[in-house]
Amino acid sequence: MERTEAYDPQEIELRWQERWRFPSALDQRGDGRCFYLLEMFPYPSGRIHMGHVRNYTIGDVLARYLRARGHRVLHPMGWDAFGLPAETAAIQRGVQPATWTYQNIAAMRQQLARMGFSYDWKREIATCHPDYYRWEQLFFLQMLERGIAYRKKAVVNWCEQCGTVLANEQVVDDQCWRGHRPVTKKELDGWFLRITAYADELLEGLETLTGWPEKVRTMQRNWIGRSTGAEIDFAVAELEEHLTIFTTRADTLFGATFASIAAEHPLAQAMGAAGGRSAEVAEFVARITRQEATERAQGKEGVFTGCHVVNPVNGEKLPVYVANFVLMEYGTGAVMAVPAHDQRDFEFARRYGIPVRVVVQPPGGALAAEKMEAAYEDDGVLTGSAEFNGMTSADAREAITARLQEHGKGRARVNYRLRDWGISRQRYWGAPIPVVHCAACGVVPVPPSDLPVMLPTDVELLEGGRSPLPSLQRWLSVPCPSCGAAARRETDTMDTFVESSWYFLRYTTPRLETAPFDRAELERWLPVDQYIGGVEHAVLHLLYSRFFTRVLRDLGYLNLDEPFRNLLTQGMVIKDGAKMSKSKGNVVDPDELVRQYGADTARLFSMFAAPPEKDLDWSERGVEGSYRFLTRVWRLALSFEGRGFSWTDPGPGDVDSAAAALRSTVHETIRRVSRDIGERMHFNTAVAAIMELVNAIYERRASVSTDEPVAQFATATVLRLLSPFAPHVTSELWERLGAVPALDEVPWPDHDESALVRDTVELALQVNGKVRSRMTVAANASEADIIAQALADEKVCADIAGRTVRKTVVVPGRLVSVVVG
RNA sequence: GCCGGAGUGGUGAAAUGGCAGACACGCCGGACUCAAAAUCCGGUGGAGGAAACUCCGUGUCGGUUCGAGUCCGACCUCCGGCACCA
Repeated sequence: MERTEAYDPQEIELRWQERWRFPSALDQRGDGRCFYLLEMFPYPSGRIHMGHVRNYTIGDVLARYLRARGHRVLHPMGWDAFGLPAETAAIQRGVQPATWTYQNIAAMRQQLARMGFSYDWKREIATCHPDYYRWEQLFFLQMLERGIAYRKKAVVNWCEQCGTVLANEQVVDDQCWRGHRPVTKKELDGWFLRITAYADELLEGLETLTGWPEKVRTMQRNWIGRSTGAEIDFAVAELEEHLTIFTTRADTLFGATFASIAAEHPLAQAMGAAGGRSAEVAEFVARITRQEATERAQGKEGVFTGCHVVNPVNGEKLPVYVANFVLMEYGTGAVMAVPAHDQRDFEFARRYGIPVRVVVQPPGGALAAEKMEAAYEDDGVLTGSAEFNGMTSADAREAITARLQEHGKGRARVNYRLRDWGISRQRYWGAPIPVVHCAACGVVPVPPSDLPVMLPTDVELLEGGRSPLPSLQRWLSVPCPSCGAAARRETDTMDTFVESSWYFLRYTTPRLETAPFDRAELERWLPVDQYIGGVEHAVLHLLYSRFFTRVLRDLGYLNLDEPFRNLLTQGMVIKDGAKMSKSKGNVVDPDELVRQYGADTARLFSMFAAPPEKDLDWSERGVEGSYRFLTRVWRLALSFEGRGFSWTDPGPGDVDSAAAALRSTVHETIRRVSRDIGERMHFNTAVAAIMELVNAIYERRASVSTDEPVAQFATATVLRLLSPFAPHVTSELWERLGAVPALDEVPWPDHDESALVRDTVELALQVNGKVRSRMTVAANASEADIIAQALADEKVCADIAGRTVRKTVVVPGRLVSVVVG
């Protein structure tokens, strides 16, 4: 092959990035369908990592493909810009968090541009900008008005390292989600969003999200944790009080032999006092509340309060224990204990010598309390339960609950694991919560006309990471909006997950100053047609966003239940068997990768090495392979340079059969690549198909000159199909070959169905399910002809000799199956 | 324990119920070269055979089917989520 200029990605890519002007969605002409394509926006840490490269390449391949298909594509990018690292960095480097953040944004914007990602930068947003968070403050005020936002004193998760409260969703394995530092419990005043009011809706909505991975739906289902049962009131014998318990097993009510309450239960001390066991109860409560959750799980422990409660169905008096395994956070913090049918109660009863009473018999079984070694927890048939005897557990649950309801002693009830979302953060770098504390008026909302409550940006950061806001007098002191007296601003800021709960809506009108959204624009673009991001947000961002969408719907902003129609959760980038991370020292720097191989290679490798939802195993050799492939394309295309190149399909025409076969392969490749990108999102096989086409052209080229129209058409099609993956090198080659218009203005190719039709097909011949031979038949041969020819096949004949043909199956274009007996 | 997902060559991985392993990496061989690199061509699941070819093969055991990596049942292993949740 003649010498050609070497492939130099640096020079080419910078030149094309300079030339490209990506169309803003609204500038795009045509009446193509509106498509909202979104990748989860990054935290501006200062540098992109391989996870970003992978995530945003998936998005960009789709964006470029969809635009070539004639869609109007909204493909925005922005910055999840509030958060703790900015404060930490600011303290360490003596720079304002705002300065640090905006510098990082500039650096990362540069890096993304260097990858050739085609974002609509006119719509860029940064959540730390007052023009963004002012609307969030407005939403907060409207939620406050509706009781969705509220303030309460509660036991919360406290991360000492971060110096702030965390939401339940942000605690993973008793550790902080960010730094994996231990989380402790602390009682604190703070602001909450009533996500529990939407629990049922959020749960039911999951059923409609058929475009989401089952895994994410399951995680959210588990997180919401709905369970149906009954609340039952037990009168306390020694006090004028009721103890209300929650149970999912009302059918076992006759089997209750004691009751347990949490150490933090409000009646614990009173019962101890009334039962004459104050000292014992106090001692136990003090000891238990000091223990960590993991320590508590060691064994069932408790202390008798001296008090009893009365079983509403049979009047029995049951001793009440304070027990270490009862959680105040779930249900009512009190449970009825049925040792025969609950393993925890069983262990507790054995330890403290409490009777075990069987009230549910398994099918055909005859449990005897004294012989049991574990609780029988499954459903069965009731026994020892008065008039409910003989009922199934399921029927009995309803019947007993109904009976209790009649007598005002209980009611059907649904419980959730989901807790309200604590959004107060005792930190500086976040959106201020727009309320004022007044000695006379209490908590007073800031009037909407006074928004935004600006976060001061020239602050003195305090060692140890404490927020400077509580001591910043010039900001702190304000007149009460209600009475005008001296008052003080709220110094808590909002959880950063509040910003990310609605940013996808703001992209539709990012610069609108009179309102957060324009309804027509929201309706044009929402819901997001395709959302792409990491699975680590399955119960954080993705749950909060669903909640926020419904709240904003109820506030009248939009008419939408679910924000994200289709969700793709891409896998992690792995190297040496572990997720890439600084602490493991196995990171690959995208800048370095781009410097060495170019952005096109980085993009191609991250799409080719694995299907998007799977983890991607980093391989230096694999990167080299992708680079080699682009070089191969480079040489192939340039061999056509300066010869009057034509990119159009020459049609069936007067060509030899090998040329017809190549043309057929081209159309087959168009079909496969289009389906893989547009429907299946199997980018790795799309790339593989293009590679096969390149191999086929090389084979053809070995014998035929570059003047051949089919070879030109095939090569041009490679460039078109490859352009979403490697836009720079394909654009460059396209231009060098003199093809017009420019590659990003050429529509996506359609395949010609008739070109896929071949004259003859090869069929496999099976005898009793095993492939014995193969044969070639005319593509339009009749089934009878095919069978006749198959039975005449030499090997088939040998195989079926002396046996009877019982059945033949013909699968057109595939095989013939002969069954003999 | 409950709920999801996944188990295929030396490796990353392909396969609307229809010829398992496409494509790529690696390795082996050849061409080119004084030589090397690059490039191009060929081979590459395992076992047997000089060869044509034969047998085996998608975690295990069963089932459905002319035909199963794919569907059904049971189990094993790994990954992820939830978990003294009453």
